Amino acid sequence: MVTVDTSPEERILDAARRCVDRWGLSKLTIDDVAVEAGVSRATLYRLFPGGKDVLFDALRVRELSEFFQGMRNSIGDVDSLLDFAVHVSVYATREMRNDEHLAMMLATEEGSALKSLTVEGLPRILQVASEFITPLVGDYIERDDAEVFVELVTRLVISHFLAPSSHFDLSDPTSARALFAPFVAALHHQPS
Amino acid sequence: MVTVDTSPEERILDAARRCVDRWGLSKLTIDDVAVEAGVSRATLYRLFPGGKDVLFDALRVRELSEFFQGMRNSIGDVDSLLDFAVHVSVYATREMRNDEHLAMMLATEEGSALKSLTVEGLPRILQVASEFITPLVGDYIERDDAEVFVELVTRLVISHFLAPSSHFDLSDPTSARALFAPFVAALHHQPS
DNA sequence: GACAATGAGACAACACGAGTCTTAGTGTCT
DNA sequence: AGACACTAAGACTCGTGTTGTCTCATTGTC
Repeated sequence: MVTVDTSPEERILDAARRCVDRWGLSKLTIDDVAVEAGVSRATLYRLFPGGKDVLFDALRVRELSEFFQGMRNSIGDVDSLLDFAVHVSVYATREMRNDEHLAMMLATEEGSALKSLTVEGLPRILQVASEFITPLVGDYIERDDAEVFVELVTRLVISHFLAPSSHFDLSDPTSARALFAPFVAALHHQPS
Repeated sequence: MVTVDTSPEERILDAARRCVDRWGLSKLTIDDVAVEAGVSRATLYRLFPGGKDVLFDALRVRELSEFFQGMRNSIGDVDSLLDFAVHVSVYATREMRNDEHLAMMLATEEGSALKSLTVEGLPRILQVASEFITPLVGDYIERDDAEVFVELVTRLVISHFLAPSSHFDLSDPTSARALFAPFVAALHHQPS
């Protein structure tokens, strides 16, 4: 009846994802997730001690990883730091704009959705972004500068997604290039 | 800011409908509806004294009315009781199968969805069906028989929607005709 | 048979929504 | 200006559902 083709943790996270899709973050009980995953509540607490918070944190981390994994895979051959920033910006912006789940969250649970993109969630996003992306720009600049630059791009992408600028459309390569070019130039010219 | 283009009752019912679409019946608070309708909870209770039950009852009644209104409008020229039953059956079955909201309810809240189609909701459905449909068959049979017949068709349509038969597909006119023909014949031959 | 992992369920503590009521604010009449 | 109707906002109690922890029976594996 219950076929176990993945680890219990993965099944629970998948179930949590489906439940959030259906009911949103605010209206969701641990029971829902347990039932959806075909698992007892006791097991869920055993695997995710701490309950809702821990479970959702794990879910967000996984989704962030998937997001950046997809981004990394989409990166073909870029031959400059600016090209790189443009590619990242365009990819991320388009993905976010096409994400139905994200759109629904912003429409029906604006408060928590915004939190997870800004005050509360941004540190985690920046951390994961740094892990995934920083190594890829090692060819062009040194590590410390890379982290700073990745963070800058990430912040600008999120900011422009939440509140589009009338001057830059970060889903458009030409426009993104115009925005990021000065920063790249600055990085290459300041010695320290 | 708050444009009032319909009556408060209608706005609240519209809001309730949207909330149910988003969150389902089980996860829904009066607060959600009040906020969505741009109305305070006190006002909602004033217009729908009795709260949740009364509000949802009103919503269901309205949707049922809309459903049968559409059905009535779709009825062109039928020239026999059997034609009539076939048309109703095909229309209702197809509408139900294409109703996203209904599908979602059956998928995620099977319990309450089934209740509203059977034990609890069926009486209301039969009542509304009788109000809308019975007058239309007055040409063919007398009133008492009409109510019986409408109820029979309604029950069979719902039953076959919930558990499709391998012998009859009530969305198919030929198949529906085969199912209902005997009953029409019986009605016409029994004197009492 | 021992062992680890799980499902089922009991349990108290708690959070949250339901429903009622009071108060203050707004707009419309005369 | 004052009487009136209506409503938003919020305090309040009460009941239900959720949470998190726990115990125990069951299952399957070595």
